[in-house]
Amino acid sequence: MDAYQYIKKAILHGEFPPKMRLTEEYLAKEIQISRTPIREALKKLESEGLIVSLKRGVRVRHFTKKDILQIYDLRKLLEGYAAAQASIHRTDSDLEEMEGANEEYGNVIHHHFKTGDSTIEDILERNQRFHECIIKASQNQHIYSHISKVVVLPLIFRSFYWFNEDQMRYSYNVHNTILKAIKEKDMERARASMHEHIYHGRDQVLLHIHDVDQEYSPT
Amino acid sequence: MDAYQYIKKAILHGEFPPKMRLTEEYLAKEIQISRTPIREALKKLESEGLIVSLKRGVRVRHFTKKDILQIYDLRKLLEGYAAAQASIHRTDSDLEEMEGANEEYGNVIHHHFKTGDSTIEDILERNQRFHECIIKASQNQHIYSHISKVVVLPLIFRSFYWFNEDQMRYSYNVHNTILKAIKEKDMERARASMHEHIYHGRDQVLLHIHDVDQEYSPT
DNA sequence: TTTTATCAATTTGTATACAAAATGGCAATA
DNA sequence: TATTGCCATTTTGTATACAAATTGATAAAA
Repeated sequence: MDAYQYIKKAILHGEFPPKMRLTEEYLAKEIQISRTPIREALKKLESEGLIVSLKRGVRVRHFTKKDILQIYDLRKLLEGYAAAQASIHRTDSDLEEMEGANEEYGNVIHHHFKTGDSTIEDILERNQRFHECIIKASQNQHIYSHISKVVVLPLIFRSFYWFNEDQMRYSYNVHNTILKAIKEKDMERARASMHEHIYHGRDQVLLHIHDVDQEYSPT
Repeated sequence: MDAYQYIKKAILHGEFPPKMRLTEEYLAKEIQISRTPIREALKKLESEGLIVSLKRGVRVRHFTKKDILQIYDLRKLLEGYAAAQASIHRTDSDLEEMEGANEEYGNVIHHHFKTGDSTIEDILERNQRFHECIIKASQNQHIYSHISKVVVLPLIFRSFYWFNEDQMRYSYNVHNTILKAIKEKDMERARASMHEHIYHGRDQVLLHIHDVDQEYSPT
């Protein structure tokens, strides 16, 4: 899905900033492709909540503080449930996979700050991979289809770009706390530590919004 | 969205039964419309989980017992959260609306069984309306976009779920229990009664699937 | 017999033209 | 000046033609 990737990237990189109006024809010219695949891309982006459709054209979504609180509430709910289920259902190979994913996460963090040969994008990717491993281990495959709507916020607000090394290491350590609870089949601890982890991420996003009459945009 | 409604209805009414393969061209001829709107409809139906796409064409989804358990788990999570939040945030006008919706629900049930001038569709619609009122009162508008994926099961399996007057009256009474908890701002009771309500619905679906080598379809 | 290669048929993906709907501005009117 | 109605422009919705991909069957080769 090429047009989709292009537009999503442009939104996340701020080239199409919040509230910008986009028309199919404009995007078709921009991406050098016909309107048909553009339309499909827009439908998908709308279902992810990155754009809202108008009567003519669409608008890049801007998120209010209320949106952020509400979406993170849902993410907490879903990922907390995933962690709890994972603590019940995880197999040994699930455990290996989750631990491997978090080690990778730790590695790219290290490389990014020490040698500089890993990018923030690499870190983001490994982080996402870790969270996906937990969902996989939860044995409820239906969670996947809900997740895409609740994970866009840190991408849009690029909160990872504001993290220093200590904060990233902290996040790596919290992952290990979650893993330990899952490994020991401590369901409520798994849920609680995941909840706390998500709330912490939420607060990072909240820190970096600027407050203009109840409306907030990424910086 | 016309093609969408047509196909959805056909799936829910069993005219396109589970595992049936559908091609764009076939549907275009069937509905007397070009392939373009068909494609959009199929994308939407896929995102709701009613069909799965193949490399050529799509297939009407069939739900396994595992699917049913997993989807109802997520529904329990989302609607339980909605009820809990509603018990915190509900305004007086929210309360009126919810109570009104459930009275309507009780009325169409009565009419359906006594005078016969309400259809099962009417009942289903009022039930859905009641659940939507709770989400509205929860003050987390983002729940809506997740709900469509978790409410299809009782629709697909509806023929048996909704045929018994006692069951329906019971369901109406449970709604009132949920409402009472929300009215009294008893958050955990609101959540618990909603959880129980969803589980009860799940069990009705499970009762009426037939068990053929781990695969289940509506009868 | 089993496997592989090839080709025709089916079906989706993309481009494009035209129809239908929404918008904004301008002129006429109160 | 403010308001209404009309029309040109913009933009989406739909149909359709053609290109690309997938499939299944048939025939050739091991």
